[in-house]
Amino acid sequence: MAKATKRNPERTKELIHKAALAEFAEGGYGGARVDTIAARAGINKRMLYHYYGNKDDLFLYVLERAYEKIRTHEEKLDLENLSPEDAVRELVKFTFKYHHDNPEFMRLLNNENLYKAEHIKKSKKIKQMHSPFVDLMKDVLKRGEKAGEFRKNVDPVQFYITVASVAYFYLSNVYTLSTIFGRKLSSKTALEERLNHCIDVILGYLRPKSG
Amino acid sequence: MAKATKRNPERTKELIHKAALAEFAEGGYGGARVDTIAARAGINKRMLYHYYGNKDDLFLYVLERAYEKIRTHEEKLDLENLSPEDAVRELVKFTFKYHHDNPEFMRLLNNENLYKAEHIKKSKKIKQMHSPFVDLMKDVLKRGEKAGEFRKNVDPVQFYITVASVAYFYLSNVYTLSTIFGRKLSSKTALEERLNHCIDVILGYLRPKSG
DNA sequence: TACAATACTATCTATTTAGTTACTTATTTA
DNA sequence: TAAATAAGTAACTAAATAGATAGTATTGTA
Repeated sequence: MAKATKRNPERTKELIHKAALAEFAEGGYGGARVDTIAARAGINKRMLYHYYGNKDDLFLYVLERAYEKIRTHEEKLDLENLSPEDAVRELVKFTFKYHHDNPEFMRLLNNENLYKAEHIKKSKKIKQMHSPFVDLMKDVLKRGEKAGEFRKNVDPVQFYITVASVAYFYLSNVYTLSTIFGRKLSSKTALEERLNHCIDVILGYLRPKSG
Repeated sequence: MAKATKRNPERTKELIHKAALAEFAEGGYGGARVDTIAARAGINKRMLYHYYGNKDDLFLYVLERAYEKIRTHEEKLDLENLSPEDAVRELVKFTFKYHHDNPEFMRLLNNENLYKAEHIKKSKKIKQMHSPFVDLMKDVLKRGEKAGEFRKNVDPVQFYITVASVAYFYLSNVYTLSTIFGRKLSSKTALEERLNHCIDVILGYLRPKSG
């Protein structure tokens, strides 16, 4: 007697995606198991190959979705109408909060860098998904500079990377750092302290030089 | 007819260590293969189990050696006799240069964080290997503060992590960042630019507030 | 309602995996 | 120098691995 299960390709695809995201984020590409992904999704392994081709292509798809997600969130943030200082403050807060709430993205990125970005290099989609923040910061930095609030000639790309750095590194390496320092760096108060420090560093750097 | 090879346990152990470091750094723990390590080392797999127990213990040993190495280099750096500003400058330069020249360490750390530091948690050795920089910076920051060159009440641990952040994140994520920005961020000039930016950020942050 | 296309299941397979067994050869030390 | 100990080799194994085969069930559409 066969199961009288309804068919639902969209649901199946999504189940596979969610399971794959979790599995790749937990063990990296090398540690992830196709059988485990199928089991976590509660689907037949054949479906995974049917919809996504193979493990490599599935990993790329997971990366594409992850980039899509962060870009969507970035676009929702409305920094244009804030003062330069508030815009920077919000940018740091967002970056910290996003990576804290979505640690899988950092894990996927770290893993993709282990593989020297070989997957995302193949993806036109990802290369076209520019973060709105770089152009936005170009404008914010100019505004701040003209108002005499920010230092001159800050490179927006370096700046964007630096904002990411101070938030991302702490969150991504929180396990080894906590072990080394013998201090729970992921406690609520430690996280608040870190975010405040990040804001201090970024705004401190931006203050115009003497005068 | 048997080989008339001389025996050399120290050499064999070191060959295994080197091969394991390379293999773990390339594919992470999950992507590394014990057979490949043995092949790279040019030794019999049995020897690997003989000297290191199993894959997990070997990975921990590789981590211990990597921490040992960076600590040794850190200790060689003589920051005590520099002015506060020069000491900070040298700290940033060292951090950037070390991770650039020893990318395996970042790869191992990223991977260890994937596993939530489960290996190094078991290692008393690593927990005892404190970086001399934290205590050193405590002093440097105080000196700078008293001389009116640095802002007040900078937390040395946050500061140390931030210095690591701006250098490490760029170098660790250089492949994805280069792909996203369509810009070769590992070129010689790009690296110089980044290092200068890092120094600017750290010293900019440290400048005392108005007055 | 026929029938082609797609969703889906169960089962198989060649290879690779971490770790072992059984053995030989070189070195140390009683 | 005998016997214990440690270094080393070759071949094996049980389980896990990515992916394939061969089929059945459900759907949209001619």
